[in-house]
Amino acid sequence: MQGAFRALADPTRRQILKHLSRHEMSIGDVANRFDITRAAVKKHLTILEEGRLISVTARGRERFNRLEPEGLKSAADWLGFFDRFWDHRLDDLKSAIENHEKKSND
Amino acid sequence: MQGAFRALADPTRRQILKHLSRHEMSIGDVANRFDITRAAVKKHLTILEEGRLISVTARGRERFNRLEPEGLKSAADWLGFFDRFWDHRLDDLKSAIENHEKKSND
DNA sequence: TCTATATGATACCTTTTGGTATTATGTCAA
DNA sequence: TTGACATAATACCAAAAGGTATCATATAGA
Repeated sequence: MQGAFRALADPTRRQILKHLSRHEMSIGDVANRFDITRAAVKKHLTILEEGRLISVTARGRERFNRLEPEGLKSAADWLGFFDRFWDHRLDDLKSAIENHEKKSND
Repeated sequence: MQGAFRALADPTRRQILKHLSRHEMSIGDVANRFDITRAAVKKHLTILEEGRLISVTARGRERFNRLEPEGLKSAADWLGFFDRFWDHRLDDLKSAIENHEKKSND
């Protein structure tokens, strides 16, 4: 849980997840898509792994990083606790629109 | 988006959100529930506000912090992109169980 | 008005984070 | 075996995070 949110806090790591959602990639593959060094990418991948957002499999001299949605799911579940709050808010918005349809651009 | 995930990365801030989900609270109210100084709590609340997870309203000499689920929703929406991955994974798990029910503890 | 209280604003400290550069290790392929 | 390549491991650096202590400001209430 903590590891997952920690991993998600960095925009580069979130981008990496989007890339990995298409297909698994080696560290070099990932690094080619960013302007940072392979070493920095490796650190990000380690943090993603600690957060259980990816899993890593060695194959020959390469290590393939694959999406492992377990951590993503735990984060989504945590956020799910608050669903009711924005549901209510959407209801409020809806009735506000219905009650004030006469108003124009404001 | 970025602000939301940054705000969610810290466990104290996530706890604060849970508290605020019950009712709005002043800074002092929040601080009484943690072992850190009011100044530290104030910093957390500022970061939560920057991530649009709370809104603050001054009333007299107090400032009331209220849940503002907009940022939570944007984070949940981002995670929603990956729904299909853990759905598929659950399917995989299900068929794996069905196909290998004979196996015991492994 | 005077005082206690709730908060704001700084300054400062330590640890973590995101990054680089460098060196070492393991593996593929000629 | 040897050279090229993919990654690992370290050491190091600057900036951000999370925290404290301190002082200033504003307001509720006697």
